[in-house]
Amino acid sequence: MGRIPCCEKENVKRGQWTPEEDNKLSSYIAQHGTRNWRLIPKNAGLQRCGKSCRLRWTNYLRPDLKHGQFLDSEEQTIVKLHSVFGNRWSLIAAQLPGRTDNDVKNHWNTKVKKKLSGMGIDPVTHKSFSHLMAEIATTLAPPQAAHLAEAALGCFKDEVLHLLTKKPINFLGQHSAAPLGNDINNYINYKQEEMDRTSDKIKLGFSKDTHDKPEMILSNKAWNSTAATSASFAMQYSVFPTMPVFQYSPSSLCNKEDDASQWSQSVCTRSTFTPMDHQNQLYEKLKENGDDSEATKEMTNLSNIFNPDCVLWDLPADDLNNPMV
DNA sequence: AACGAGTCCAACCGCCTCTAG
DNA sequence: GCTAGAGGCGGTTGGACTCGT
Repeated sequence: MGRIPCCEKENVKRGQWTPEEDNKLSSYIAQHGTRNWRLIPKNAGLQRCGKSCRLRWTNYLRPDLKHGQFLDSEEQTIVKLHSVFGNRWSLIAAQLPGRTDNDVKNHWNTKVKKKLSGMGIDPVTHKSFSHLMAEIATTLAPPQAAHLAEAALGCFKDEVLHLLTKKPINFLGQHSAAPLGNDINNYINYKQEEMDRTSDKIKLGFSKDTHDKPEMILSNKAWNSTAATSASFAMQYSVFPTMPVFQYSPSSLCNKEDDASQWSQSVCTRSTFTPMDHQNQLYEKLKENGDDSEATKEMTNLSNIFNPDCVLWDLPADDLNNPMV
């Protein structure tokens, strides 16, 4: 006893929309709005499924959509939000007026992903490949780690070479202390030079770590407190050098035995756990302990992550706290 | 000019949650 | 309370287009 079907599947047209169909849909919605997608194709005289009409409208016909190329600032916003939300395209698109989730997704898959890989950054975790290799080194015994790192470096260099031969990059450009400026090419230049140093530094790091702290190399906890000895390395090669996204740890709840917060884990595993989830969970936990003032204090500390003055974001705090804007 | 490889993006697919009946 | 469609979302695909040989 469900609802009546939205359309007769066999009489439904599929594939590219014609300008006539676009006109029919646009003028119908202009007059009647988008309240009931099931009725829209029928009333507008279209042989389309309601779902198809909704998709066409939301992704293409809506008058408030931008159709041009993504700006550098938009691209940076996508990268930053993706590092927190993962593939939650609708959330990311909500921060970019005039862009749809489909736009953002397509742009990410066709451009941003490749750019990040070319910079030596893993687009899934947003960590530099060298940082990931350093993490691997903390989880494996030295012989295994060294072999894996060599292999990874080989793959990595092939990829960079491939990218370089396809898209010449201006190596003469400056690389300032703030490489992620408005011009993404500056950042690319910075990363290219950084990559040239990576091989030597990793090898150096391995031999130094194995010599100085054999217990660290043998540890099998990727993110325990000793693994944080890779912090300087990680920070040096972090995606955004001035932006310690994954380093924050709420003071009162940080368990020394297990200080990988659910949020920082989620960044690696790409679960849907967000900073806001973390904040709410933390608040509930502290309240359970009957410590209201501590709960409020932690909420304030965490809110600072989204403070416009914080180096973490250059987005309005309100927008980030309310991704559905 | 012809062809193949690579790129881009609109549209589709399938899954999930919500809700009308 | 149950069922099945609507709406929303992320992943994938097909075809148009571009570029290099």
